[in-house]
Amino acid sequence: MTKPRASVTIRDVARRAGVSVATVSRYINKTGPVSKAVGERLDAVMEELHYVPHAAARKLATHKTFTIGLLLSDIGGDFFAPLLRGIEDVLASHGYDLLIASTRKPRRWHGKSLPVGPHNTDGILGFADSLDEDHLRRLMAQHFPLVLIHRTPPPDLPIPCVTIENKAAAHAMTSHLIEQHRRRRIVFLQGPPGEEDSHWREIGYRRALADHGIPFDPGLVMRGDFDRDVAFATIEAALRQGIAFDAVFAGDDESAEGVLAALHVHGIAVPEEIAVVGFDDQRMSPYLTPPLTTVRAPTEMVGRHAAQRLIELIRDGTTELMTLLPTQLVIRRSCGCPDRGGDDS
Amino acid sequence: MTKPRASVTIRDVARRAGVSVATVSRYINKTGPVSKAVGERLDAVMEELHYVPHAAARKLATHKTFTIGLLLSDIGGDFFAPLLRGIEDVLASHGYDLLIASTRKPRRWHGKSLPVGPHNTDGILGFADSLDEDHLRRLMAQHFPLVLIHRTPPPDLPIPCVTIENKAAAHAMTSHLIEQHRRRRIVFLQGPPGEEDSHWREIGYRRALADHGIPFDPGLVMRGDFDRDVAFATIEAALRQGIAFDAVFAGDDESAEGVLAALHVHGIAVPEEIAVVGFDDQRMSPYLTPPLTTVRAPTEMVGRHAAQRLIELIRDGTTELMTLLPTQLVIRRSCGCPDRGGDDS
DNA sequence: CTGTTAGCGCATTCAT
DNA sequence: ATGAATGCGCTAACAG
Repeated sequence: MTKPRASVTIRDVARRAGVSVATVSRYINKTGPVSKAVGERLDAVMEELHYVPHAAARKLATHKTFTIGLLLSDIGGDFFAPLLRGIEDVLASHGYDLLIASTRKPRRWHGKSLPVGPHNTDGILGFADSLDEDHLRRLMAQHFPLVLIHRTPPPDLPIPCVTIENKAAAHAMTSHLIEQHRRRRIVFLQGPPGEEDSHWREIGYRRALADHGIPFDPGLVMRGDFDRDVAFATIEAALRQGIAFDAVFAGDDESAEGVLAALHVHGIAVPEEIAVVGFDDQRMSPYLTPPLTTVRAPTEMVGRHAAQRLIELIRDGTTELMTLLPTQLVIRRSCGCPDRGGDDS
Repeated sequence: MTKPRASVTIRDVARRAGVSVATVSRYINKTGPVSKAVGERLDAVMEELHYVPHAAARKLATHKTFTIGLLLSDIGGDFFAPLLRGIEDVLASHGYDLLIASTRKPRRWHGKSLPVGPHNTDGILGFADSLDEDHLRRLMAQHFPLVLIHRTPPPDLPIPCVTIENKAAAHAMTSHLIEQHRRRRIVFLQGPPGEEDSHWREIGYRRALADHGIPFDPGLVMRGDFDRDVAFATIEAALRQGIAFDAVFAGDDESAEGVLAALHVHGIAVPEEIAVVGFDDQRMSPYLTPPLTTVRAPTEMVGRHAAQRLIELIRDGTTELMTLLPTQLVIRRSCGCPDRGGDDS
C-alpha cells in the first residue's frame, strides 16, 4: 500500500498520464477537445488514482460553488421531511449540493451575517420567516439569487417565491362545513403569530362566513401555533370555559391532531358533536380517528418548484416571480361526511 | 450606491484599512498579534464593506472545510426531523456547516464516488444503510473521519457508531405484554429487510417469548417496513386470513399507526381485544387513539451524539467507538394499562 | 488537439 | 506588531 498522499491532485493525474493539467481539466469538464486515446488514458489513470477534483479549488477558480443554501426557521415538524425531499431531489439531479442551516429559539436570523450567502453558495432558499426584511434587501442589492418558500416578499422587492393556495381552500373548506354539515360556530385555530399561510387561511375562513351570512365571532379564533400540544390546551380551555362551537378548523393537521385528542378526552363525538378539519394532509392524517378531512398541500412539490426556480434564476438570471401551487379538499370522516370506503391518495 | 463589485476581498479590506492582507488574516483568525488600534480599524472597515471571507479560498489555503456531510438512505418519515435537528444544532454550535445528500429509490449509493468525501468535507455522518461496505473500507483506508448512525460497522472496521438500545427495550415491552396483559399470541411487525434496529427488536421479542415459555410462531412475524400503509395492509390480510393474535408489537410508531387504523376499520377494540405497541415515541404517538404505548427512542440525542463524535474524531483523531443510547418504555393506553391521567413527556 | 501560465482569495512562513 | 512573497488545486485564456 502506497503512502497515502494527503490527496491526489490534477497534477498527479496529468503526470501519470503524460499530459498537461490543462488537458486533464478540459477532459473532466468537457470544456475543450481531447483526443479519444488521451481520454481513455485519463479515465484509467483517474480510476487508478481514485482522483476526485478538490471542490474548493474548483470553486475558487470558477466562482461557482454548485451548492445552494437552505435557511430554515426551525427544523422539526412533520412538514420538513417532504419539503426537504423535494428540494434535495431536484438539486441533486442538477448537480447542486445542499447546505442546510436552521435557527433555534428565535425564528429568524439576527446579526449581519447569514450562515450562507455569496461566500459559500450560488443562491439561497429561504423558508417562511427565516429571513428578515433587512436580509432580503441586502441580498437583492447584491443581486444574489434568492427564492422564498411559503412566504411572499415585501411589495417592492421582486423576489421569486413559491407558496400554496391557502385562501380559496380555506374558503372552500369552511363553506363545506357550513353547507354540507350545517355548522355555524366554527373555531379557527391560528398558526404561529405572523405566519403567512395561517393569515390567508384565516382570511378564507372569514370570507366564507361572510358569504354565508354568518357573523364573525372573534372569540372563535384561537391560538394553535401549528402545534399539537398548544392546540390540545386551547381546545381544553375553550371547553372548560363553556365556549359553544360545533366545528374546528385547525390551522394545520398537527394542531388538528391535538384537537381530536382533546375532544376525545372530553368524550365529545367527532364529527357528530363537533366536526374537525385540518390543513396539509400529512401522511398520518388518513390514519387519525376519525380519518381527517383536510386540505392537501403539495409540500414536496413546493420544495421541487422552489429548487427549480432557484436553479433557473442562477442560470438564466430570471424566473417566475410567483409560483402558487394548487391545493385541494380531501374529504374524509372528521367533517361528518360518510366513509368513502377507501383513500383517495 | 457604489458599483457592486463582484465581491469584496481581503485585499479590499487591507487597502481600505491601510494594512497588509496578512494583518487582516491574522486578525480574523486570531492567529497572531494585532494592535488594538488596527483591530478596531479593521472591525469598522469590515463592517462598512460587508466583508465576508470567501469560503472556498479559505478552504483551499487551509485544507479544512469546516463542513460535514450527511448521507441519508432516504429523506422522509417523521424520523428525520428530530435527527436532523440534533445534528444541525451541535454542528452549528461548533462552526460546522451541514451538507446533505440522500439516495432515492435504491437505499444505498452505488458507484465509486460519493457526493461527499475528502474533496468537500472534513468528515461524514452515514445513516443506517446508506453506505455499503466498500465505501466504508475505502473511507477508512483514506483515514477519513466517519461515524455511523443507527448502524454498526462490520466487525473488522473500527468505525465509531451511535445507535440505540433496541434489544432490551423490545424484551421489556414484550414481557410487559405477556406479564401485565396476559398476551401470548403477539404479532411482530418487521422493519425494512436488513434494517438493523428491526433486527435487534425482533431478537428482544423472541427472547422474551422464550423467557416466558411461549413457543415462537414464525407465522406471527410479518412485514411492516416501518410504513403505515404496509402495516395497515399486513394487519388487514392477517385478519382476513383468520390468523389469531391478541397483540401487535409494531416495529415502529408509524407502522403502529397503520395497525391501529386497520383494527379500527375492522371494529376491533384496542386494547381490549388486541393490544398494540410501537417503538420510537414520535411526537404524534400520545395523540393516537388510544394513546400509544411505545419505547422512547432519543432520536434527537442520537443526532447530537453522532455529530459530537464526528467532531471529536476530526479534532482529536479519536473518539468512542460505540455510543449506545438508552431507551425507555412509555406506557400509555394501547397496551391495556389504565390511563395515567397525563403525559409523561 | 495540447501545453504554458496567470490568477481565484486567503493563510502562512519568513523577514523586518 | 506588521509586510512581502509563496502556494493551496484548479480553470481559463493564450499560444502553438
